[in-house]
Amino acid sequence: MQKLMFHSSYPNAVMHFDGDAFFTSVEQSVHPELKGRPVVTGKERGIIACASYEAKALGIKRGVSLWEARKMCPELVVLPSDYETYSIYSKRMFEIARRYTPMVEEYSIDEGFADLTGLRRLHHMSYPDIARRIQREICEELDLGVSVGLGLSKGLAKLASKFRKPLGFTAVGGAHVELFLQRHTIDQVWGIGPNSASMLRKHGVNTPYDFIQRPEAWVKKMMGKVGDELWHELRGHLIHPVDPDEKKTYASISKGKTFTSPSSDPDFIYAKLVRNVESAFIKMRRYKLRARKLVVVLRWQDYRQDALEARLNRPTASTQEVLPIVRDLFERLLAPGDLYRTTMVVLTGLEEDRCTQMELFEDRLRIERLARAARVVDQINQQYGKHTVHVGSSLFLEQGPKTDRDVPPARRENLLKGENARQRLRIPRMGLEV
DNA sequence: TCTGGGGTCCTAGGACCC
DNA sequence: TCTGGGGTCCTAGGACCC
Repeated sequence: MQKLMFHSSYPNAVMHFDGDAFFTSVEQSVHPELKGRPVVTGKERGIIACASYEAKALGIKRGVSLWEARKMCPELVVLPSDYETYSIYSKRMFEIARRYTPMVEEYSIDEGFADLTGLRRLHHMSYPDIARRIQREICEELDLGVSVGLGLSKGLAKLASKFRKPLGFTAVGGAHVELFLQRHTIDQVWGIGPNSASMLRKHGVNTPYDFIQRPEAWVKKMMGKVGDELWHELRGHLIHPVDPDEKKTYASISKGKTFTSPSSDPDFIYAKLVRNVESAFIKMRRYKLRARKLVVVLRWQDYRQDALEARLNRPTASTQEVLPIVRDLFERLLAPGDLYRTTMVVLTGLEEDRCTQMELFEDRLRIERLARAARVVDQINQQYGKHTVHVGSSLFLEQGPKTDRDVPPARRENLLKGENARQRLRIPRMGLEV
């Protein structure tokens, strides 16, 4: 059996910091009168996005419906999510970490990594002291709790920051890795989901320690590349370096929405879909991207779903240009009379929206007009609110769903056996009518 | 956790080419 | 027509994350 060997306590020092109940903590920081009270966010969706520790103490958790939470706690403070403010706090949190190193990765709105390796001399402090210092400055300046983990790799740092919460601080030096890993269950490891966890348990791997004791070849065979990388990370090898680059692009953009009560009204469902298409395209244009592929997804009341995909013959960022295709996909997909709960659109094959290569016979003027129109619409919506200017067919949204009393009985035979019969469709030429 | 919304990466298998 | 070997690209689906 191999022993883990380290020449110093921290051949590399990775810090993970994680906002404690971030959204509600920001709310309590902005509105001090909410401190000590049970607060949740997520009012806009009817389910709890984040619960303060006071609310958690009363048994209120993420994902619980609001009416259920109110039943458990009548004096619950329910707030809508205010992402703008959360983002400002988030930026400030990362800026504080960057006082000590430029190697800071913004992993998500409320958590990040910092690579402290080699900074002891510069700051005249040990690694744990640097990490504590960053933690203290965030807590004091932002009036916000964060939990911090320090370890030899991202995986270990992340496990450490979760170990004690809120306001936790856990540093795992090389000598303590094995002991530390024995104190966890395998499903607590970042990257091990329910599926891998149950597979591993069947093979007698119950803790991360059991995991790193298995031969590398076994892990590789059972879990492939991901498992192998995890094996190294938990042994303290820095496989995934801290990446300080700002994320500025997307591989895909999707927008989906579930209706509060399922509907079989084609106009209503289509209107919802178009609204998602508009939102997705707005986001795409904001990042100066265009799409080569578009997928329309409809989900039934019983959570099965089906999708159709169109490859665009020219990448585009114009909602108008793509709408006839969306209509077409929608009509092929919809089973009249069936009850649906969600529409979704996925934009993929994204690329930078540089000057478009025109095809020989395409109407250049019209395409440019469409692009200009889209920009103007974006500006208006930015100024006066999202969806101030929108596609006519989404007007149905204001009327609400029709009753589905006189629709034909459910029809499912166009579904293949598999739940996700994704079909492909090539559209020879995009509709350019406005 | 019977299911909200938005992402990423990996892999196996098919198509196509030499 | 079959056999052999090898490479690339793409897609669908799985698994996981916040």
